[in-house]
Amino acid sequence: MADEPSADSRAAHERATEGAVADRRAKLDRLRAAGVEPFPHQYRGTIPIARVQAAHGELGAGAETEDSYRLAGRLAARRGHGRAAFLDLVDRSGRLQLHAREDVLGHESFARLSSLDLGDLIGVDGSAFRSRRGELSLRVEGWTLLAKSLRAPPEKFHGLEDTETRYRRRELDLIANVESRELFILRSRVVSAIRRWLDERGFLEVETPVLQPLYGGALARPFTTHHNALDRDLYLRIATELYLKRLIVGGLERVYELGKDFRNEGISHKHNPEFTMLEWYEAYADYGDEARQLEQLVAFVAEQVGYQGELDFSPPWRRLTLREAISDAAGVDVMAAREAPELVSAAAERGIDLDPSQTWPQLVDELLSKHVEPTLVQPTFVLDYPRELSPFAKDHRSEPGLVERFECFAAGMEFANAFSELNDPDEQRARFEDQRSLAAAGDVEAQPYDEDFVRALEHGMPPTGGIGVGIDRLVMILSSRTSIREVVLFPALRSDPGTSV
RNA sequence: GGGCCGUUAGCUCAAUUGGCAGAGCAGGGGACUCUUAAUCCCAAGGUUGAAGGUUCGAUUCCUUCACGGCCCA
Repeated sequence: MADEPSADSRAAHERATEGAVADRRAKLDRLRAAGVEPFPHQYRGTIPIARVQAAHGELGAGAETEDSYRLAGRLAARRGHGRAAFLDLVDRSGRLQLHAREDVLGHESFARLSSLDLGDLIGVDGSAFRSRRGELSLRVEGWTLLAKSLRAPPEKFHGLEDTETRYRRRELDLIANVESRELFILRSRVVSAIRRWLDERGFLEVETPVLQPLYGGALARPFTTHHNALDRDLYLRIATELYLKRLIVGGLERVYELGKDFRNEGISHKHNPEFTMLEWYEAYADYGDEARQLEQLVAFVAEQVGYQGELDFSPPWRRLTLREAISDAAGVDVMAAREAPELVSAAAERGIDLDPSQTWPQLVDELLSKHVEPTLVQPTFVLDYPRELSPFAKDHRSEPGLVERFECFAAGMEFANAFSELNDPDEQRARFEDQRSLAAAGDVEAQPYDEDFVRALEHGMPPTGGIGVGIDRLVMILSSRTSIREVVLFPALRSDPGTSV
């Protein structure tokens, strides 16, 4: 690891920026010398800029009002005119022009306001008016420095466009780019709408361990960590599934958990190693009930956040079986070729090359993800998966070899996965045995045997429908973004050669 | 893991065939009481991602590496 050039380059960068920072520090010193506290403790009574805008939408150009407001935010632009100046103030809700006049503020206050730096945080009191050019504005009658900024904000017109910097230094992205700020506000609203919907339907929000002695509930590799006092390795959870089903055994009937899962796999535009997953479990329901719940939930959330995109979330969504989906997209009937060699040759007849060393379920998964998934743009349920791909799903009530499972797709991407939950403990034990032989054969994503879970099932779990919904992907879909890094505040990246992180 | 593209001032971007690294914004000094990417004048700001190579001379050509983006696996 040649870290020395990095340190040099960082030092050079610091030298280059120190002039600008020194200018701002000098200003900070001058303010303190003049008796101004540059970092006061609070500023009460502010309202959002959006509320001022809502109150004066009809105000005519050139009109003045007596309506006074207190606002707080970041100084984003300044247009000085000698003894007057226009300033732009930005808060979370929007941007408003301020008009400062020496004859209103007095010489000292006006001069001090004019000498602030872009990026400084200020509070203002003033009355609303609309400028002759038609811009709703606030006549500054008093102002307070709330925090001095010592580093220049991103360029005021182009903003911050470098993708890497936007991800590594998200605070700058949020300062500079309204779309980014709006996106993360949207994400927050998506999450709270989901909670509202589930809470109203009698689901209990619960919290199960993130640090687990045994991971499970999905086919994935875990992160491993170590507990010093117990002197044992623990895993970061890859799913909440098994603990949540133990709560169904315990009689909680309807539970959900919304939190981070961790999977030790590659990073791509659809995968971040830690991601937000919603899982819920509902006693006395099956996978068909969960499909209906999901389409209603997503339609509700889309409506709540004002979704305006190309997708139609109004229920019912399209439903087709996995067999139909692959047949439609690839022309191969996977149920007519239940062994790997047959399936490889059936695909070859259709001009599709498959890896003959893969198992039959892996080949089916390959056909689904390569040939079906990208074609599913409108929300679509794909139903009834091979048992081998689904160690926790109940056997299909009428189709031998299949389980009652669906995955849901939209915008060419899987975003939810649900089962009629397997509740026969003997069958579950057998499925774990299958996983054990897969692991012995080298499958790194095979599930470890979880005796605590099977023993819980032996006490009796009601028939249960359960589902996992990828929140990051749902937000991608609802915000028309194509990279998970856009919708995760601080996405996983390689080490920044310019810093130590 | 592979292919392609990118990395130049705090930010957004230029730089002709390989010939003195530039501009706008931000920051500094000055003018200006309805501008909104305000305008005008002045001065300043650089290890061109890193290391090596070719060359009289490299931002430019070559090699390796780092980080990122897009596509593929």
